[in-house]
Amino acid sequence: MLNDSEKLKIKIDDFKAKCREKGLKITPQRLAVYQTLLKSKMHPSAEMLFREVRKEVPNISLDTVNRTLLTLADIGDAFILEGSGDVKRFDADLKNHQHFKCVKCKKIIDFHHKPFDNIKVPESISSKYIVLRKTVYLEGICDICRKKK
Amino acid sequence: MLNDSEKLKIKIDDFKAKCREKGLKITPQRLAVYQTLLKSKMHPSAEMLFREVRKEVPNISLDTVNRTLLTLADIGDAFILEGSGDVKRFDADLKNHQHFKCVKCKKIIDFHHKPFDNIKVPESISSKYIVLRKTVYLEGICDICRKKK
DNA sequence: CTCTGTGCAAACACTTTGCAGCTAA
DNA sequence: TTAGCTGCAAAGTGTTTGCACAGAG
Repeated sequence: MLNDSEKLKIKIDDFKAKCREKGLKITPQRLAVYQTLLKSKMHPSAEMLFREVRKEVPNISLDTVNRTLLTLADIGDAFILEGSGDVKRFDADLKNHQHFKCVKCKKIIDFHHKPFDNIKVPESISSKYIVLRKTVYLEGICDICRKKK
Repeated sequence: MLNDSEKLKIKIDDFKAKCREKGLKITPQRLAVYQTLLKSKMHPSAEMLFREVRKEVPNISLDTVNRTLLTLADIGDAFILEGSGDVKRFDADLKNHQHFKCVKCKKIIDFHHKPFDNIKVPESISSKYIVLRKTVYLEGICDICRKKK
């Protein structure tokens, strides 16, 4: 079994390879952002990560962190947590149902799949936290945007 | 079986009762926002709903719509769709895992519950849309915020 | 009459864009 | 050398706040 620092090294190397492959330059800022995100356990926002990265690369700008994160999401080395970052969307339908969101046009499609209604929250969560809502959330590309491409 | 307009009427009456119970005033604006949200099938943002409500109450302000929606979420007659509305949050952990988010402190807690890893997307969705990500998403109050209260 | 809700405007937070200089390849 | 990257500043978008007046209870 590899230890953590070895695992980290491998990930970084993979990342470098991927950058080269995609024609992205390997800059100290990019590496720092990626590395810091890898080590972070709190699903940081750009701002949070920025403060962290700054400890290593003091003159990095928030914009660079922002752009780098988007790049990472783009090449698939990170992802943006479910739906975050969009404007608030509201729903008054309190009945059990699930949502599919198109990442292109942001449309939200309701669906109802019985087996998803009563998913069981694991003991490890329910014993410690108060669960107010549990949902299955799908993200992808809708039929219309699919055709456009 | 009740028809749609009867169902709507009942919901509105329930809503009025709840307002009275909570000491909230029943204003035309509030009713219009709630009613329009109930009828809306597109999970509108404040802006979208504002445009809609304006057709009925032409001089309502966007702020009122915004505030009313937050109030609705507060009293439990509507909810904010999974994760929408917050700043972007990133995750570099590409392994299968799920998230629990505390609605108070916005902390996101990872957990991994094997049965959630391979939830089956219903045919009705997978045949029409391209599903890129599927997640189980829980929302509630974390242990720390729970104690604070 | 009282106190909450509304509308307006300003402040705010976060993100995106444009651009000139810099730097990895 | 040269495309892509960075840092700064400005603009953009959505949300929140403060306040005086209006209107529900």
